[in-house]
Amino acid sequence: MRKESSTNNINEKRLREMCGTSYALSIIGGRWKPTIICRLMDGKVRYSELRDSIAGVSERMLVQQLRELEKDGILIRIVHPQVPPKVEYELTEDGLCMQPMLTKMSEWGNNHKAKYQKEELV
Amino acid sequence: MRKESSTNNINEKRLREMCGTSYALSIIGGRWKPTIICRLMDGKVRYSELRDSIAGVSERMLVQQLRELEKDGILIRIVHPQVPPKVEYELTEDGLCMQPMLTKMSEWGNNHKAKYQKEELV
DNA sequence: CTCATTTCTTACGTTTTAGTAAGTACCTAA
DNA sequence: TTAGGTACTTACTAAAACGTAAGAAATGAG
Repeated sequence: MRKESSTNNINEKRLREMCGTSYALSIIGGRWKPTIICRLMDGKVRYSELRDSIAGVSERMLVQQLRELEKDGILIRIVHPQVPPKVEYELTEDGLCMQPMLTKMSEWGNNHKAKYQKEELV
Repeated sequence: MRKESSTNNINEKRLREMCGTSYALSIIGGRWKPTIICRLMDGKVRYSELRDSIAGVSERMLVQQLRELEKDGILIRIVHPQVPPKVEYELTEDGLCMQPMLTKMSEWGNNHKAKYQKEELV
């Protein structure tokens, strides 16, 4: 339950509004979100494919992160009314155009990680 | 206190190691970190200047985030042995070269935010 | 009727992050 | 001797994020 008036909440909101970087972080910050978005970069994917291709994620977490990404306009949920059910997820335009940002993050991350691991050997 | 063996921890570590994006997120993900890094982009800044230029941050939070960024090799702490004390913080090379990543994040964030706010008016 | 399949939902507990409020150590200047 | 400035610490609490385990609806196949 979220207390609207907590400083925690006020600080988060203020930063989200003032700072594009904080805003972006608040959207991709969930543990499984970058992975989900990457999986969807090439097109629609079914729920079960997503679940099976992301090692270590529980269904609860997967669903939760998908719902949040949907609410934030990053992806859409496509339900095919059939039995057994079939649900697909697809990135929106806003989700797709995260690509350059995610690439930069990945580049920086991999560089820094490699460098750190090398320094540890010295 | 961090439990080494929790699944939570295992999942975080695995993602950090496998995925550059998750690794980057784990470093800039603290609430005040992007702001701190931005403030330092133009050069050394004193502790008190940092504190006064970041609205809403408590000293505890500021110190904590600075320590983490230091530990992760993003900035260094420069102590001038004088009274009253003077401490400056400065980005390392790895901190400085976050610039393009932060720019992309900020761009995406601001675009998406603007779009969302427009959609709400429709 | 019972089973299988898919896509979740619910109840609950643990771990991590963020925040408040107060205190500390140092030396100087008055 | 007392007040003041800088850069923190410490103890405590609240809230959010993450995770496990089990269940549930819908319906066709056997």
